[in-house]
Amino acid sequence: MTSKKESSQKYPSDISDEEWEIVESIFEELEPYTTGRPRSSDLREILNAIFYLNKTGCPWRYLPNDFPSYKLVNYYYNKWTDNKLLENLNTALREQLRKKKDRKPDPTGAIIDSQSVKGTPESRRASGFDGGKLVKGRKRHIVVDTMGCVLVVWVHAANMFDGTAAREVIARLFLLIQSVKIIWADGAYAGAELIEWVFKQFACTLTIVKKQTGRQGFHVLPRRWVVERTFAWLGRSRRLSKDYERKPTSSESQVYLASSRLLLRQICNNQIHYKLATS
DNA sequence: ATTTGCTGCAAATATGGAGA
DNA sequence: TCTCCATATTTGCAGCAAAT
Repeated sequence: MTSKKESSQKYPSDISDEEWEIVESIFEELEPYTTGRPRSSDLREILNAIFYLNKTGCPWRYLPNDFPSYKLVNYYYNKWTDNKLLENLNTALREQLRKKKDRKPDPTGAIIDSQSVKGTPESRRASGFDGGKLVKGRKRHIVVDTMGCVLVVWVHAANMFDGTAAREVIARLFLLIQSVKIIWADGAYAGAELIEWVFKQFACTLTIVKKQTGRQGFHVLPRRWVVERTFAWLGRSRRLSKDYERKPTSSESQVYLASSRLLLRQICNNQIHYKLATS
């Protein structure tokens, strides 16, 4: 809806000029000066291509011809996955948005949740030696702040024991941010052991938000609702509706990408519906 | 000499369709 | 629905380019 000057946007998934300015400065910070051969391709184009893929869910090979070669785009995608650039981009954007909303860059409250994602239909076909044993689909954990911004993503094979998974996610959260004092979670994370572990390890309270059968509606589970909304937003990126990625880290990148896109929209005020719900 | 960017090749793996 | 097979896609890697 931005009646921005000129359509520098060929596809709806392309980033606007305003958004690009923000991303560009973050990139300069995250990937500073290097020796070696200088880049000859256009960063913005590459990013647009990656966002296109993230949104539409098309295979790499099917990237439209007016983007740089899919090979090149894929090269950067893998690189940025390996060096955590996409993750850091998401973090930087989240800090910016929170500042804009007059909050501290790092939150003190967080909400955790998970979601199962289908792998391939022929999941039974034990596809051999990949160490990650990616059979039977994957599980996505996300931790968000009270505004619904994604803090941490973790993807792993779905057959992992839940308690173990929870520890790993929370450990990751504190690796990134130390400011969190309270985490809300659903029944899947219940268990005195875990709660105690979190408190001892990180001086943080893990609160289980229980479903109350008597009451319904959004009053009941206010914190949970925030994370559900984030999942719903993320689900609009088709690349996330199934797990196409071969490696879990690649899968995480796709989530960070979708999340970064949302954060950008909000930072640039491009009409985000803050209060849905009430109806 | 060393670092990073980019491309082409081919092995590894996924997808889709036929046939039972 | 399941298995098998042919074809398509992804990815790791080698190798050359362009910079300090």
